[in-house]
Amino acid sequence: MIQTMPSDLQGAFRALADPSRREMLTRLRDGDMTIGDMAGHFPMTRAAVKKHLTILEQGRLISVHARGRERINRLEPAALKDVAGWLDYFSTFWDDKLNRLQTAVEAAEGNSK
Amino acid sequence: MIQTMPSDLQGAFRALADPSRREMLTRLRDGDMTIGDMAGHFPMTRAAVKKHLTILEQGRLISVHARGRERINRLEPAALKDVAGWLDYFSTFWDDKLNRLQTAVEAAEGNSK
DNA sequence: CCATTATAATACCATTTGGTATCATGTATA
DNA sequence: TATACATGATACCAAATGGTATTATAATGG
Repeated sequence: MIQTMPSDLQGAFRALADPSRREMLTRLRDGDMTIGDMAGHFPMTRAAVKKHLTILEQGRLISVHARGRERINRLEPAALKDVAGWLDYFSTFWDDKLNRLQTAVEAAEGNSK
Repeated sequence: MIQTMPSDLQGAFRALADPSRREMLTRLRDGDMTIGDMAGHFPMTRAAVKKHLTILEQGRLISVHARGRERINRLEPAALKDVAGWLDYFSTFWDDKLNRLQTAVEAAEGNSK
């Protein structure tokens, strides 16, 4: 169980905050796509799609590789794994019985104050 | 292994996008806090802290309980668990050997085009 | 009761964000 | 080579975001 707090996650969290970008990630889960491919699935211009893909790339959630005049966008799971690692810092709160003990103690403190 | 996509995560992802809010969550990990308590740890006004806590509440990452004139802010791990569940939708990409096979196949397709 | 304290509500501001439109550049291809 | 095609770059816009200041409300304590 990892208990160190990963840093440098701001770009990833920022990228994940937009629902279109999250949907783009789920589409890339099924295979690499060009910008044009991706734009075909969203009600926005290619330019807007490219902006989103750039933000995903800045968050290291995808990588972009040139192939001729196309740009192949590929899911990069490492950053997603880091985000999951950050969340794991809280995992004792949803699966550890110590959590219930702690909140019970704090509730008692609150009532007695 | 869960393979359904949790919905209604927008509020949680939005709340997690800000580094101050993520730090607030880590502080609540050590125990419930009032707005004033929290404001003591951040270089911003109480009003700003309260705005952040409201966004965390809207994302269901915390709950707020009145106690006299104070508001007790408490970590609510359920939404964090849902976020972790969403990320788990990608977990095969960082720990499954099938991933390497898939990307190898796609790279071959790309070269042959 | 009165002063203090903790929070709420509102208005306001600068910056960022998500989007468009337009034009430039590089790459296939007839 | 000429032309179409995929993308990049830039400027621009409305709305959301992160913050402040100010004022109001409500609970606590002497």
